[in-house]
Amino acid sequence: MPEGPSIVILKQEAAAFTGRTIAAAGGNSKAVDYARLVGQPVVALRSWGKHFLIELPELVLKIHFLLFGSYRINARKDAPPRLSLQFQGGGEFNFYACSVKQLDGGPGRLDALYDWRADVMADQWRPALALKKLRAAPAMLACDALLDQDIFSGVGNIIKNEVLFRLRIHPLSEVGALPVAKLRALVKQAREYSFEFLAWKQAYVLKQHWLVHTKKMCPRCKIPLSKGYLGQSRRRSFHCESCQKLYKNTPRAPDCC
DNA sequence: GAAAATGTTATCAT
DNA sequence: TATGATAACATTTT
Repeated sequence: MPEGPSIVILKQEAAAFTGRTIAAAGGNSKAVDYARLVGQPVVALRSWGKHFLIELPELVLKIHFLLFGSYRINARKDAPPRLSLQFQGGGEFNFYACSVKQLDGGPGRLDALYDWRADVMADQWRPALALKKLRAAPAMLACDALLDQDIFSGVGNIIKNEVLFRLRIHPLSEVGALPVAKLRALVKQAREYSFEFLAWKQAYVLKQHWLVHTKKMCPRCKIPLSKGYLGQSRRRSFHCESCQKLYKNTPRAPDCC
């Protein structure tokens, strides 16, 4: 369910509930004070990367779907919801197998907690800031950099694999070894691909646009793709050893003479 | 039915 | 104490 664009879709699907008042709340999350939610109106529905945020006057419910989470709006699954919100006048949100946290504090709390400029889906996205963070971590591998939520909030493993293939960057490339133009392209493409992901997912044609993710053969040169669990993140990487260039700095002896 | 997967956080060890 | 590696969690699809 996750990756930033999917959360944007959730936000759109839920948008009509802004201003509605919670009539009842329940679920098997132990992090929520359910009684406290009743009677509170939804001030705003927001997102930061993979986080879905339900802003109430006195607190914010933060939902993260991790790997297996799911939701239904005005519908239910045959499973116990982690969090269920019923609204006055009808309608409900149901969240399953996700992480739910209750952030205490009124309006303004979120701005103190989140840097919206790091969210690739946000209007406030600042590519220059991402670039600065990348330059500050030259030893980081490209595959890890894209998954770093502090740099590219919302980017997930699918977007990572597709972006690296498009730019013909090998996942094990060092950020500090990428030419400046490549680095800029990486930042640009992280956002651009995320928006294409969004459009394709909305049209139910996301998977057919995957070029390498879960694929066996390079669509460009037709040799078999490599699959590996790379980087610090040890996440599945699909890449072409021939088409994707490995950028590496020549190893330098540690400080001496 | 086993295994793996769009992810993060808690816990353990050093 | 701080850092880093490993474990844990949870559900659906292959």
